[in-house]
Amino acid sequence: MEFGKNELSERKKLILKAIVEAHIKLGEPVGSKYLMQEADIPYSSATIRNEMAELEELGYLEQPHTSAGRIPSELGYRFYVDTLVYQYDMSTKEAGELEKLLSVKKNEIDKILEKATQVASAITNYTALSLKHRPSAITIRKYETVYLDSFNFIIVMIASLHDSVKTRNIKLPFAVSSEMIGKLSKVLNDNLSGVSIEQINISIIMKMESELTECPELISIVVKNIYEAMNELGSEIKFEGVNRLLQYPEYSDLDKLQKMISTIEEKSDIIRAISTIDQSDDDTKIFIGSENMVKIMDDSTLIYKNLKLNGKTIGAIGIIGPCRMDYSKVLATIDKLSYEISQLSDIGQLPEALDIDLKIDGEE
Amino acid sequence: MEFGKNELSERKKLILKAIVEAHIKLGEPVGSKYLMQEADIPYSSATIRNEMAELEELGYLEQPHTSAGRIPSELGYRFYVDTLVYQYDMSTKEAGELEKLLSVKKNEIDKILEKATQVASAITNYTALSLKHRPSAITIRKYETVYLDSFNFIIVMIASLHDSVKTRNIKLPFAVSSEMIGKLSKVLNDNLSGVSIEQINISIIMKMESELTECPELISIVVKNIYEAMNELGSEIKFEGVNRLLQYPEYSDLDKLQKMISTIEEKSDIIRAISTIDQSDDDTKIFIGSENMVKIMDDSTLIYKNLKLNGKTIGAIGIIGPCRMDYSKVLATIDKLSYEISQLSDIGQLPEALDIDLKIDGEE
DNA sequence: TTTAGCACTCTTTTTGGTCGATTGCTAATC
DNA sequence: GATTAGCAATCGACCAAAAAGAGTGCTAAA
Repeated sequence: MEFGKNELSERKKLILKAIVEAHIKLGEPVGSKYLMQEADIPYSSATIRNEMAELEELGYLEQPHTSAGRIPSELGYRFYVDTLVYQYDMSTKEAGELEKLLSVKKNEIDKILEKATQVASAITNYTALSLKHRPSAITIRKYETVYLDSFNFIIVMIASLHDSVKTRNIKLPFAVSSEMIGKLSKVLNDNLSGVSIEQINISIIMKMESELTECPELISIVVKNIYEAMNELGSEIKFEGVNRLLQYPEYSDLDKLQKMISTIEEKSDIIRAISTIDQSDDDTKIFIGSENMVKIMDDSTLIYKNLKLNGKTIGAIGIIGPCRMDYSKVLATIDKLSYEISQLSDIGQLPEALDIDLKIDGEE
Repeated sequence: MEFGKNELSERKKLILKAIVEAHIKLGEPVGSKYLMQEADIPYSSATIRNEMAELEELGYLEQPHTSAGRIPSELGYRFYVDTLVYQYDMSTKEAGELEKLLSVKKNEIDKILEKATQVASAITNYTALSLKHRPSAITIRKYETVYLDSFNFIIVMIASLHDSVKTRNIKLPFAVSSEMIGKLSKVLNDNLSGVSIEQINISIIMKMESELTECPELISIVVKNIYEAMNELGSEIKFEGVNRLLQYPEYSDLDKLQKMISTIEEKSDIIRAISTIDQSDDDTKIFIGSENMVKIMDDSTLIYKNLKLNGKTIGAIGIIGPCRMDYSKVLATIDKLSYEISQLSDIGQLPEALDIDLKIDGEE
């Protein structure tokens, strides 16, 4: 062989690429005859067979059994993806779905992510996921309190990140006055604005207790709630189109499917796996088969990309499906989507807000 | 036959009950021999066969094919459920899960419902659902505004029903002052407190516009957002444990399963069906097979019960599974759960709030 | 009225064999 | 030396026939 161990001949590349694409399209092992006749490989089936045998030896292909054709190995998919210059033309319908995304009326991250997963799943026909970012990035920019009665009040927290809002209803074991709750909000704003979750420590808490001399007990109750809220504001993973998994024969094994759906419903495994990915990384990440850190997903592919808004990473979006995945389409969708979202902030909800009429019942 | 058409002999009842229970346990048609040997029916298989033939004639049993045993028909299940005095002893583990439910720290309906579905699904091992109530019942008891900058503010709405809170970030196409936003909150509280979604009409809107003379454009923008928020506050359906469906051979037909999961993900069909159920009804409702209003669920059973808190219906909880369902267990769980929730308000989060320490990092 | 027994029916499992697809190898050809 | 044609070998998919198994309905006896 005149090539180094990492270098495939052009003909091998051509054949490997054709095999991957044929397998993505058909979902079945690909044979030499098919490649010659249908995939326009300009060699005889025998030549192709020889090449396939070598590609198998090199680890790019696998043979389910002797009399079947070949399917790409993980290495084969990896090679294909790495050399893929993805060129996928969105149909007008698909472009339209992306348009709709732009019409999200809300400027909250949650809404953007939710819409984005819906669109991603609908366009690609795979299961989509979105991830909101880790709590360490979260700080509360403003606290507001709402007095309900002497035992109940609400605390409204506005996160530094794109004005996400979280509220907590707090029920007290003792009575407080409306003024006290008002003062509480000042103490919180003075001491906990812009403070991240790790920075909340006992000294800050004691300082606040000393500032709220009339009722220091309030502080510990409130701080606990704020802590929880910051956690909830911080990270969240959501899935859309889980049912689409069922379309693919790869998941027709009920036992596997059950495990897969459990894993998705359970979420924690996937969160853990994804959390290891660099938040600041701009590239689209592709995990094929066992490259995935979740065991159950070891014959699935996860494609994943961070989303930025106003230059900051607000979360991520991903697609889960069989290794045999329409990579071009998925990559194009993910990229387009993340680009559109990055552009979103300039437009905001301005046009929507201008377009208000009084016929409110015309909604939904 | 010495009995009226609606009256089964005791022996028939015994046999029918044994058949239903055996089928629930095994998931397969039950034969006369099994009933005699394993289910302790004190008659010979021939006698049992005769009774089974009559029960089939009466419509309580069905025979998938000649040489199979019998399975209960919908009527059979209905009979079983109607005569069922459900006596199900919760194991300590299950009771423990219910205990945990009590430890929900929050007093918001959403949290209670979420936890309740989780517990219900875990204990029964079927898919659980919860429903939050229809928007017509929702009014906003208090409005609060939070000024962010001259183009952005947040509106916080506290619903009359158990202080659920909803916030909306509003981005304006024109600048406003902090004072203006403060005044807006007064106008909203004066005019829209305690007003239900149907009662918002043009005359109220115009009245508010006249009261906010400095900037009447604000009103229509805000009202639209309030309208949307009230809708979102109003009703919501959630599912838990969808993957549990896969355990049951009834759903091993992939096509059916796909439709079922789609229906669940899609939600709207189920909401529509459930919406027809009387909100004030205290009984546990059981829809067996074609009694269900959702086509795709016509060989599933839906068990459903309204949840009350402080005497008011706050939502409902349900279980979805195959007709062959462990009715005793499910009914006991649903009833216990709804009872526990109805007791919840007295306890509230008081003990939790009292039990606060400063070691915040011990969480999760 | 109940039960034992048996023929009958229908599904499930097993078996055996054919068919078709694909490969690897060898020999011929370019 | 590279490519190709041809062919035997392999193995799963498919099908039909046979066997096994489960359960019933019916009849006759207890």
